Amino acid sequence: MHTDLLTLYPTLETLGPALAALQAQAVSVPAGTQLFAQGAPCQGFPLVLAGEVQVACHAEDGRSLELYRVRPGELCLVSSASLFRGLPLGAQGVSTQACTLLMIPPAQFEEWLGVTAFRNLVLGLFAERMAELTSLVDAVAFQKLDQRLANALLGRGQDLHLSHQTLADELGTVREMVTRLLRRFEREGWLTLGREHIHILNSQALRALASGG
Amino acid sequence: MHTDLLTLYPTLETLGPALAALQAQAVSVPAGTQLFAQGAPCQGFPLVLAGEVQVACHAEDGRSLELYRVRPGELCLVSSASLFRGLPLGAQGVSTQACTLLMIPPAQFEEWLGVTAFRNLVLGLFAERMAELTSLVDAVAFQKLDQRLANALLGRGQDLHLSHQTLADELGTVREMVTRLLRRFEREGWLTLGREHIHILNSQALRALASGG
DNA sequence: AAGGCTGCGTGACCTAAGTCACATACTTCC
DNA sequence: GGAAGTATGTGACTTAGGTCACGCAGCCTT
Repeated sequence: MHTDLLTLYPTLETLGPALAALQAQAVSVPAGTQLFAQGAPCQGFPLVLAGEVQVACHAEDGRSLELYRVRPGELCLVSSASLFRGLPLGAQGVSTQACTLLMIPPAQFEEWLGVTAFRNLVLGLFAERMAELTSLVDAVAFQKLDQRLANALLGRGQDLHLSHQTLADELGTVREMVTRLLRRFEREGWLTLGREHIHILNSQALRALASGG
Repeated sequence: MHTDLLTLYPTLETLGPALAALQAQAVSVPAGTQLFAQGAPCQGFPLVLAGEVQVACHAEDGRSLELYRVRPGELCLVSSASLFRGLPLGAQGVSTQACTLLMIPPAQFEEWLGVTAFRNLVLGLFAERMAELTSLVDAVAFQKLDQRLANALLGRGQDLHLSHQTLADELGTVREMVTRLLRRFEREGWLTLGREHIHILNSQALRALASGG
């Protein structure tokens, strides 16, 4: 799938021919590709045209925790943080699906920031990520695991195709905890379980638990 | 103390007379003033000229956790997140010292973003906050409390004047835990304790513990 | 069909952290 | 100086979450 950035953001046509030139250089990667690593500095501002990138941080003991996902039309901003201040970045990025990416060189990025539409896009993304990270901090610090798991199950439709380990990695916990809690949810009649498959029966109950019930 | 923004950032003189006009409206507040509350939308982009603002989020059970501090020359960006996307903000801000603040109206802010120097200041701050929040998430999720406490004690000089409760609020824990851990550090000979006073003897040991020893 | 891989289920156990209920101190304010 | 308020110290207990060590079921390959 080759999505055009202008289809996503028509206002960006003000960026002129440099955009078209850059789009010709879009890169496609398969699912599961590591796009940037923890601690490594990065070369440009990656913009996702299609697919999805998961940004996560990793502990020494093998556990990992998802920080957020980058969807089409969004920039990966952890990398930006690294570029703006020269800091090594504290997270890694992996494609969860086949992706088409545009790597914007720093100089080009600087220039485009002069354009109102692009600037608003970038600042809006920063703002959104700040809000997401803030609520993630809150969740990790103060919410119990069952609440966070319930939350993670919501908003993805009735049928989820993923393993318990994948959920554990999103939540920063271990597989056994996810298994136990899911079994509890199943006994409550909120969902049914199968190999790499969760079918949600009562999203209302999950929602209630997620928001502090 | 009335600090001039241009003293902090000389490059901002390109902002022109509007800046001077705005500086005349700087507000001073004493320590302990709540500047914005959790859930409330905010009116402008607060810029700190002098003093320090603590941004923290709060749980229902009374615990709180510091997200970051805003120092002179910095903008409070949680509020920006709220303004850019109209989201209710998930944190509250309190002055830890007497502060001088400039409240930049959204329209003015938009306009100034056209100026390279101001834009770079804002984006740099966003980037830094993202990095800070990322490492906070990592710490809360994967580090033990003694490591985080050790970390919190460092970089503030040899003598700290604060209560155990204050530290607990920074770390998102309860007073008793801080007391116990500090006593342990004292028994190890790393510091000495007094009422609202901690004297650090062996910052090397604390540093070692903080970074995973 | 046999063997192996991957994902799931579970019980026993361990540990960090939080809760409760105090006892003590030091400070401040009359 | 005495009372009241705030800060600290501590032990006993509870709990959430993580660790270990399995067993077991599909599924996939040869």
